[in-house]
Amino acid sequence: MSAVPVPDDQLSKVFSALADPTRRDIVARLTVADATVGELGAPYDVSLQAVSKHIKVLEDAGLVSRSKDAQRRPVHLEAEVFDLMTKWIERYRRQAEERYRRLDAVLAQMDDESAAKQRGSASDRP
Amino acid sequence: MSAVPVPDDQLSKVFSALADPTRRDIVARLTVADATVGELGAPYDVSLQAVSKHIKVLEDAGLVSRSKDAQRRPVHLEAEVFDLMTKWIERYRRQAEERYRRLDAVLAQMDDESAAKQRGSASDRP
DNA sequence: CGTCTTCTCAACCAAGTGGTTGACAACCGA
DNA sequence: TCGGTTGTCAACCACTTGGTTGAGAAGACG
Repeated sequence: MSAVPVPDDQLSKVFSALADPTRRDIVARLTVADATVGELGAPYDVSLQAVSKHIKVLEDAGLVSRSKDAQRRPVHLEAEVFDLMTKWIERYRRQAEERYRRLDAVLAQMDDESAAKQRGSASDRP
Repeated sequence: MSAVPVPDDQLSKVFSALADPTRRDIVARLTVADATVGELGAPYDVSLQAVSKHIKVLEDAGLVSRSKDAQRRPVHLEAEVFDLMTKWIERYRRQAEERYRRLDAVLAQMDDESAAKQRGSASDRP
């Protein structure tokens, strides 16, 4: 019942996927080279199944893809999805910075005016 | 190579906070202007308490801060935290792109060699 | 063929998340 | 001081999440 029906979009999945340190680490290592599930899981001291699940989350978010090589499933980083996040972040950061600039301008103007007029009207005593 | 336990750092909290569309929307609107809890919650058709919780999550992640104005608690965006994400993303994206460049080089070289030598060694027949 | 390797699927569990309602603190305004 | 506004805290609930174990599919290989 949300008035604004925002569906669970890819952006949510991407952020959610990267909210886990283990998955971030996996992504980091995939920037160096593709790797199998076993290789990726080796450092973490969790079951292979758990690693497989992590990779599935990354895959659902579009951050990685899996191919086939005999029994092996090499995992490959899909770096383009990073752009999705970058765009979102940059958009609102720019907007925020713009706002701060405006705020600074307003504050500067208020300062000017208070220096010029020096007088408030009625009740503004603490 | 981190065989060791990665603690739940701020980066995780930031990604996690932004994994929710409602919270992303709140952040987006805070780039326009500070707002009270009631104002922020108005569009969403959820209880005020739920909105308060969302804001707490954003606050724990360092994305917003709350001040006091009588009963009101104006929420303010702390845009610097965006840099944390941007840095992480850019770092690994750059690394990934670098890797793809190297991969291209390797593939080009393999292509050269196969054109020159034209021969694999033993068993590579399907 | 049988066996080992690599990985996924299914069922289960504890902890976390997002929502609810109810109580109430803090403050303004009459 | 009393009532209305604004927001938080606490308890509760359904659902998700990250982990587990067990079973087994799919290949390589002797």
